[in-house]
Amino acid sequence: MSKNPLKNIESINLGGGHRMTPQRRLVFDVLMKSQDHPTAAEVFMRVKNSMDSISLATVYNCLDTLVSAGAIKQVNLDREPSRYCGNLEPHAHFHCESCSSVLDIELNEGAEASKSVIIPKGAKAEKFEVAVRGKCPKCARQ
Amino acid sequence: MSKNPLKNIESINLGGGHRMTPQRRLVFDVLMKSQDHPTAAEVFMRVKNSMDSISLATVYNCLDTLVSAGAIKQVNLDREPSRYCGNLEPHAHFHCESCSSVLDIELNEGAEASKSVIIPKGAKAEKFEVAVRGKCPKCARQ
DNA sequence: TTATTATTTAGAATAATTCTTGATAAAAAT
DNA sequence: ATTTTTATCAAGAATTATTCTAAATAATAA
Repeated sequence: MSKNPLKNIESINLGGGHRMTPQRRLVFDVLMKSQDHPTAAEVFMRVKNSMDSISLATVYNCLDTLVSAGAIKQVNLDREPSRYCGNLEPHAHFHCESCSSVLDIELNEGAEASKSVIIPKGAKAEKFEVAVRGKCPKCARQ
Repeated sequence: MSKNPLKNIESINLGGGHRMTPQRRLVFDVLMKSQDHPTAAEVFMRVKNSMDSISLATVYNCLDTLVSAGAIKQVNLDREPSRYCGNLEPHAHFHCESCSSVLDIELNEGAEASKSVIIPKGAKAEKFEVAVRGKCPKCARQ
């Protein structure tokens, strides 16, 4: 289960006259049930189990809308397909170079990314991202 | 000028029987002269001034080889084209959401990314990346 | 000198994502 | 209730960064 306390999509305001639709709800639910960080194609496959008629383009649209609304996060690592994440708590990502899996990792307390970096004068920082690359426990063993 | 103390490609061992070629040297030189973080296509245009016959595929090949040799860094931000960076000092990147420019930013002392994060047991961390998104000084003004 | 290996090039292929268009549906206005 | 507006969906085409393929060239090793 996701650690995201915002489990109920009804409580999410998509904003800007955007409607809650069955497709968006399904995409959101799939992400809330996912512990891994599925790609759009993976979300598509999972959503198709409940709604066979949905298209990949719609999954992309829904993911974009949910990301804009702040209901989910988009995770971009290197040049691989974007992954999506239902965990809205502050955290970083560990990316396995062998199996391409992505793990949520915790930030040390007091080690806010915003404090680890010197923002240029006049710049407005909005998002901070910390990513670690290496081998996940499974792959490191072998 | 780049802050990279390794300005001379002669001192770089590409390893694995890889040769230093005019194309690789040119690509490297272009990066050393660049303060921005050019994409492969931008490197291609700049290199073409000195060597009109070079192909985009060769620029990609050269960039890959130089990255593998540790002579330059590849910077991947969101889903935009990869950018390349001649600054090998530890630093983070600021990515402007308006103009897509990328700025090197300094890490605060003692704020090593490796210490800000809790690595899962058994995992082997290899690279740490800190990225900030927002508006660069120019774009924030407007 | 011959054999091997690395490199370059042009263009084809790939793959993730976005765009286009027409159809559908919901909401707002009349 | 009917019309109008706006949002959404779906299928497939288009885009774009990147990688792959294959043939030619060049450097190195035997």
